[in-house]
Parts: sequence; structure tokens; C-alpha cells
Amino acid sequence: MDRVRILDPRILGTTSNRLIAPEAPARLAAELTGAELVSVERRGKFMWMPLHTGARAAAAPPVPAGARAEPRPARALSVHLGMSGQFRVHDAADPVHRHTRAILDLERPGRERLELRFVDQRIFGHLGIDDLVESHGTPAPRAASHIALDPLDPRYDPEHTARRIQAKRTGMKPALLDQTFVSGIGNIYADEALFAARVHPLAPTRTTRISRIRAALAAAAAVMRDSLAQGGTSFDALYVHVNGESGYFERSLQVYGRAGLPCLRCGTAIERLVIGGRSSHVCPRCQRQPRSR
DNA sequence: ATTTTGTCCTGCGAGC
DNA sequence: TGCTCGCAGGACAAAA
Repeated sequence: MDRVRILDPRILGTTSNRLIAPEAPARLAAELTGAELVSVERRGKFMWMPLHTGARAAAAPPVPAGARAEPRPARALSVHLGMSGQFRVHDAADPVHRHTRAILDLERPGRERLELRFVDQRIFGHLGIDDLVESHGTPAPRAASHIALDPLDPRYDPEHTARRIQAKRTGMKPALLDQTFVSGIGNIYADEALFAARVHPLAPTRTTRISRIRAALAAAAAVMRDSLAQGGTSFDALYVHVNGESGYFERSLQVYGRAGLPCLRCGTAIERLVIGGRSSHVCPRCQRQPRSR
């Protein structure tokens, strides 16, 4: 990484720390400049790129075949996408979108350089440097170490997740949204998963049969896989690929945003509930109301 | 101790 | 036309 520009220092803040030290942008730039990004890891909406800061290729002696070329990175560029954050890949000559908060210049050996631009309209996102610590058997930024694996992770254990959810005293939708159980399920995919599994969002986890919890988790994984295959859910230009292209999953949504419209399975009008300050979409016939409220 | 609520932020559309 | 209001979303400190 060559040059780092922080266009809006607020992107360096987090939910718990909105105070941005005046020297924070320069500190981040200094740590990133010269570091090598060799991989991108992800867990839910947390994303990180371990920083290889060892000797540069030009100065380093040849590494014997089979030996580790670099020590295991101790730090990472740590990113949370918030709700509207996204990385976009650009040429330096491309016009800079007004919501661009940071620009990382990447030099690539033998290829033309490019810019990785962090665009985030609502600034719920975050950019920073964080220590890598052991979490769920793999290194993860300290700030994300409590975040569970997501359903698309090969190490994800749905049975364990289902049991943990059942042990918690809450509703099925809040449980799916709780990133310490399973990550990557947001408001939209939670509604879709519960509809697919015919589970009511307010169904108490303690009294919901484990098979129903398993079904909801399996449905969430399926929804995420399907969505990914279609490029994600693009309501508008906020939710696009690194190249700016939209996803098409919005066309596949079964309940989310369909309040008042007929259920695609039974024709009953979809209802909109507010759960924890977030809207929930539910078919009152397909997803039986829990007995107590 | 555990669960719920409010806050951070911008842009857009509805209503006046 | 121009304003205010409510809403959207994820994470987590603060309150209950």
C-alpha cells in the first residue's frame, strides 16, 4: 500500500468511540503505508485484511520452497461496513464519489495500480487497525473476536448454534440477529429465513422446538447462498459490487417490504410488526403467532 | 445478570 | 416551494 487518504475522519470512529483524535488519520496512514495486503477475511459485516509488514521483496533474501515467506500477521486493516459501507475498485482517474471516506492506493507488482475506495453514505461503517487475536479457532480483529462464524463459513456448526439459541430467553428474530450466535444475518435475511421456515419472529426461543430452530438457521443459510449467487440485495445504488454493479436478490424477496401485499404462498396479507425498533414482515397464516405476547 | 432501548448518520419521501 | 418528520440499517453502551 502506497498512499492512504482519509477524506472524512469520522470513518475512523466506532459506535463506542466517536471521538476522533486529530492525529488519527496520519497514524492510520503511517501504519498502512508500505504494508502488504495479501488476503481478505470476513465474518458477518466485519472484514479485515491482515497486514504483512515484513521486509519487502526487493530487500528480502530468497525464501526456500515450503518455508513461510512471512511471519503470521499480528495486525490487520479492520473494517466494518456498517449499513451503507462498501469498497469500490477504481482507477485513479475515475471521479470520486461524494460519499467516499477513504482512498487506499494499491501498487501491484507487474500490474497497474488501483485505488480501493471506501464509500459510506451514512458513516455507520468503520476503518481502523486492530490486533489479531484467536477467535473461533482463527485469527480475528479484537473488535470482532466475539462475533460468531457466519453460516457460509466451513467451520460453522448449526447444531451448536441452534442449542445456544434455544438456551437464550428471547424471540426467534432477535436471536437470528444476535451476531454472537451466528453472524451475517441482517434484518432482511432474518425476515426471509423465518418466512421460509414458517417460524414467527416473536416465537420464544425457549419453547420453540429445536427442529424449528434448525430449520430457521438452514433457511438463513439458504437465503444467504441464493442472494450471493444473485449478487446480493440492491435496493438502490448503496448496495452494489466493487465494480458498481447491482445485485438482483431484491426481486427474490418473499416477505421483506411486502406489507399489505398477498403472501406468495397462501395469499394472506403480509403484516408489518415492529420488533426491537426494526420492522418485521410476517405472514400471519404461514407463521403462526406465538400464544403469549 | 441478562435483556431492552437509544444512539450514531444521511438521504429520501410523505405530509403540511 | 420549503419545511419537518419518520424511516432505513448494525453494533453496542447505557439503562432497565
